[in-house]
Amino acid sequence: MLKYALLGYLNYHDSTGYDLKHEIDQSTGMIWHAKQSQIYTTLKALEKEKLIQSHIEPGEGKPDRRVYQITEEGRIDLKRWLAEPVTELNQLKDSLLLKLFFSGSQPAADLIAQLHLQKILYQEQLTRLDELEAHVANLVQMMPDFRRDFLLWEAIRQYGVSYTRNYLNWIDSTITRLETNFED
Amino acid sequence: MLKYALLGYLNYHDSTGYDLKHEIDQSTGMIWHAKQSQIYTTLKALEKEKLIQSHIEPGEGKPDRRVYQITEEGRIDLKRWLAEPVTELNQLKDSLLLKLFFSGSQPAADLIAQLHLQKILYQEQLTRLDELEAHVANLVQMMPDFRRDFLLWEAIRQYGVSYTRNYLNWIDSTITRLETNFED
DNA sequence: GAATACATGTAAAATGTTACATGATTTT
DNA sequence: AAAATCATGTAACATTTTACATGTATTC
Repeated sequence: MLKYALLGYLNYHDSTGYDLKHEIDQSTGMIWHAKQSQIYTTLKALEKEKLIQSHIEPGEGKPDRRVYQITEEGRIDLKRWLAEPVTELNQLKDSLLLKLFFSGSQPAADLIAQLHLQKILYQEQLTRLDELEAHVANLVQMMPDFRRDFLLWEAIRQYGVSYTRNYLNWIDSTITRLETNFED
Repeated sequence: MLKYALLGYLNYHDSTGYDLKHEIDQSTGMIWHAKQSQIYTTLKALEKEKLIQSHIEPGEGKPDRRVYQITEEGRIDLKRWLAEPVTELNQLKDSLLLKLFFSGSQPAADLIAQLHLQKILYQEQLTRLDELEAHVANLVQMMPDFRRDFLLWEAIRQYGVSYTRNYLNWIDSTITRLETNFED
């Protein structure tokens, strides 16, 4: 799957493993993330499959950069994947919720503290997503040819916002429930 | 992480790999899932770590069952994990949204069809979660000692409901947006 | 002077998926 | 007669994470 995320980005423009990491962190990071090391190894695998090709750009003073470019086979493979419908539900994995599920014997105060900590993290995430809005809106102005792409990017960003708000609401209502029903 | 899910269940009662799979599918499946084969191999690893132990129960007519039991070390390790706060945001992975992100060149009709298909899947999920409510409520009546546990299970179930509703709302509003803004 | 950004990668370990194998009993 | 349930597992493969290794330039 990371494979297709990388092909997707390289379909827009050539890039390096380093830059792709930043691009992912700032846009699809919310819905698909990867570590730097995995990006490097996946790019290497993609090149072996001839879906992308690379060349070295010497860095002046800075390290050399390996710049990847999508090939015709790569574009075909990406389009094939895009046309293929997703026929299954996405499966969540959420370790906070898993831990809470088994936390019936933990002190109520600890659980509430845990939820307060997570609340801060989700609030920060919401702020980051809000900041992204202006950025996406700006791109639409600059590149009208990509109107459809921006529309989808904005839809995904809004998914992130609603997901995060939902999480925050759930945290609040759970804190309240614990405070009122979890006494000893 | 699956490790702790299994320890968590075995902390309530002894079980087999087969039964644990069903239990997971029906309760934490929404927030943490695993394939049968992974459950078997993880149980084996857990036994090697002495966190659980097993014995064979001969099946009459049916296959033998390997029944696992949590050990004292297992309980200690589980409690240690439960007490440890989660200090990071959960990272989503959603292949539908990833595909949509790169779908600017796909026909609008295909994207709308894709969203309609997913809508059905999420509606079914919502139905399953609704059916679960009665089951959890029933358990509370039967086992008042587990009041705290049930409160948390119900909170997690409600998270599932709100997550699913949010997804459905997002699908609806995205279909509308595509219909009104994605014409050629 | 320390931390961050720039930039690449490898190796090992952990985690997860897919495919295979077996075989009786029960349900459709 | 075919499919599902019961029940266990292994092997191969794919994906992901963690840790290691290197070194310059810029910013705090």
